[in-house]
Amino acid sequence: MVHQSTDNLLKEHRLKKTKLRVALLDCLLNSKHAKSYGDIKKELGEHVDKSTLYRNLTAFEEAGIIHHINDQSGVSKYAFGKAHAHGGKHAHFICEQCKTVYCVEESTTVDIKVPKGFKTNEIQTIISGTCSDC
Amino acid sequence: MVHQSTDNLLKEHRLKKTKLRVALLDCLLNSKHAKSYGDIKKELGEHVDKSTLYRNLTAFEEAGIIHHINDQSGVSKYAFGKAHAHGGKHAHFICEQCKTVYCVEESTTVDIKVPKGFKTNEIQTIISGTCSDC
DNA sequence: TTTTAAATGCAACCTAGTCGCATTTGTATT
DNA sequence: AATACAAATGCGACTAGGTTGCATTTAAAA
Repeated sequence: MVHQSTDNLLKEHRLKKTKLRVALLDCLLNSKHAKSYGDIKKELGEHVDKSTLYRNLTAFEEAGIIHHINDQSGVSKYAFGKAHAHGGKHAHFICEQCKTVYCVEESTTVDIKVPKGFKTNEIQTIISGTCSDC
Repeated sequence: MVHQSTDNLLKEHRLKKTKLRVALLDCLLNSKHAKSYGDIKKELGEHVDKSTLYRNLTAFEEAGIIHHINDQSGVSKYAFGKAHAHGGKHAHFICEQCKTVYCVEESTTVDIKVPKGFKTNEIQTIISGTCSDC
């Protein structure tokens, strides 16, 4: 379950196999960090259609193959892996220097009290600091 | 220290007093939740200039009077109060229904282990769920 | 009152992201 | 292999958030 082929991933979720989808999955699967639309476009080539790319990102996310995070700058970054479900187990690290977003394993259970009348569904943790490359 | 006048706030930070600034501070000070650019513009009136508004939001943020948060939708929301400094004490609650962002007090110390070579500066917690109005 | 740095208003611009629609393509079925 | 249909693509137009340069105005210190 650690390393699935893109073909299988697509089949499993009944998504048609297209060049773009395979390239996009590869691009996200082989990455240590989350990528923005701009990052992806640079990597896949300028000819890639914007709406098609976004539609595929959405499709993958709905299928639970990838998830996205918003850093403080406001741009969404996409990464392989399911979003944190109830009590989810991964947090995000944002490097203040290079703005790179990494998915990290959360080692501590976070428990936060919310005001009366508020119901918690999920807790997301964003850690900022300096990454190992900076 | 609980309720400062807008006049004092501006003076303290050596910011000139203008109609817009007073209105903007009022707008954020008297709010239980964080507001987006769109929210603020609706509240202050359509005539308000976009760049002036943004420049003031930036100025207030740099002065430490307000802070901003990015919800998962990618839009920044601004709220009264300092940003979480080292080990900061407040988290954010985002209502999945109405998308409203509230600042809440964090009751538990969060401690997350990051990979080797990574240095943590601050930890931000985003709780999503249902707010008391929904 | 004069002066000056700071704030404003405006226009132009950039980027992310969405939507409708005509065309093409992957794949299941015969 | 030919067909058929839903799904995916490409394109263009659009919206919204946010930034920047520049000329003009204004708050407030001298």
